[in-house]
Amino acid sequence: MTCYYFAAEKMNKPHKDIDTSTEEKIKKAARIVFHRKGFAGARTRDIAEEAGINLALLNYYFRSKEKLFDIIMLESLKGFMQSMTSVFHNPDTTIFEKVDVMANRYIDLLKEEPEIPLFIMSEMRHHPEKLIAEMKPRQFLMGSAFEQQFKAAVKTGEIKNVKMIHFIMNLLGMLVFPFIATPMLRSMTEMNDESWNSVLEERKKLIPQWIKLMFENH
Amino acid sequence: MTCYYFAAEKMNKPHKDIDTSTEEKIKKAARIVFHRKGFAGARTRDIAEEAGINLALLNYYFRSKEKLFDIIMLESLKGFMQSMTSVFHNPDTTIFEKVDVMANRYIDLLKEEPEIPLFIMSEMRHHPEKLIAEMKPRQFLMGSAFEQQFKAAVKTGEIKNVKMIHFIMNLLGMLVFPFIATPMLRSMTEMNDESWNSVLEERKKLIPQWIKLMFENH
DNA sequence: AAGTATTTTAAACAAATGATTAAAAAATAT
DNA sequence: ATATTTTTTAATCATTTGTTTAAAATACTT
Repeated sequence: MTCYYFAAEKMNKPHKDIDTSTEEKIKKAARIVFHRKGFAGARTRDIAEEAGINLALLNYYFRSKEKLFDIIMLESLKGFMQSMTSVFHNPDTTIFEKVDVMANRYIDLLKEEPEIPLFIMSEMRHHPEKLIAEMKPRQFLMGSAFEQQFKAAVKTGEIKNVKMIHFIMNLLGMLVFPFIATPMLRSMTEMNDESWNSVLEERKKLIPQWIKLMFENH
Repeated sequence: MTCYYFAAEKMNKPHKDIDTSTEEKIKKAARIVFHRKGFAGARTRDIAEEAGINLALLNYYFRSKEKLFDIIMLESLKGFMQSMTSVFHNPDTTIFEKVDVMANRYIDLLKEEPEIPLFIMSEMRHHPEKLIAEMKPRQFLMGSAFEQQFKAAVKTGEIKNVKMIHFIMNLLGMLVFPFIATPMLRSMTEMNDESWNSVLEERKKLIPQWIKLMFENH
């Protein structure tokens, strides 16, 4: 028992073909299976099969299902929150420019990995203690450029006097909900891949317009 | 082995204290545990403990975990879809009256059972074949009063010319997303129960206003 | 009250599943 | 080339978990 996770990073090895290494194959497979089935529904055997490796290698490289899950979850959470945080903390864009960037960036991101929001929300409900701390949700809004801009704009009457959380709920709701309710929404309207995709593309432009209409004072 | 589920309905028994019967105790517990942990995460022992009954009674009354789950899921799905369907098929209300009814009815419903949306969306992702058929999603919009009204209103220019699915996505997104992302949203803003509740109450009035601003032509 | 049917219980079973082991294979170092 | 270390494999273990069984307790019928 020599080479567990991070071992390769502690020693500085040649790191040949990192993307085809066994460790990376397992992580990639774990991402797919965990995203699709969640922690409880995913079996280590599913992951091993998806990765095309022997079951024992999972424990050899990552010690346990839970440790592997923690790594995948942390990465997913980072990917999901990071763009959001950087946008909201950027002082060089206006409120509505932020919305624009969010819409474009998030719809592209979620088209690549559509299961991420439901995965994160589910696991966050099932193990809140563990994940809420990891997410550092306080730093997301509190003291952000967005918060300051929002409060200022309410004061000047530029935008309507409603709680900031409504703004966030509406933006994220319109952005993320389609990816959470995909099976329901798609079967309701019997959309094929192409028209589903075009609806998502339309929303990149429409969501910023809608947000303006909702919150801007005219 | 005599009395499985439905047996009591086939024979017509006195049905004394139906709400405290063992069968009902199990269903109530199953609802709580399945909603909280999902099918894969829920153990029959959890349900038995929650119900305060012997583990074997679960199989005695419902044959299997899966059969019990199917019953709970069907009821949850009905509760979630039914109000929606009846609103959207009502020809006696305008589009925006429908939105108003939806907002009030759904926020009240989801305040009672906040885990339902995430539960349904998760399980629908994990077993789509099984659930999509059960949901009859085609009949939900297709041929509804809402569909006719929407198309007519677009033609007269009363509302903007955007696909109907955007309307549904936005309405449901704004309505349901707060209940899906509760842990994230609440920890972001550090709201206590009271202020969280008041935000939800505010949304009953605000969502209809927002929907008007988004889709009505001015 | 006795007999029968129903419900409940404790115990055990069987399959699934996360994890480990010890040996084989492959890679690396000397 | 040989020795050593690292990686991979097949088999097995130990626990968890859905389900069953057989007996005990309770309710119901006549």
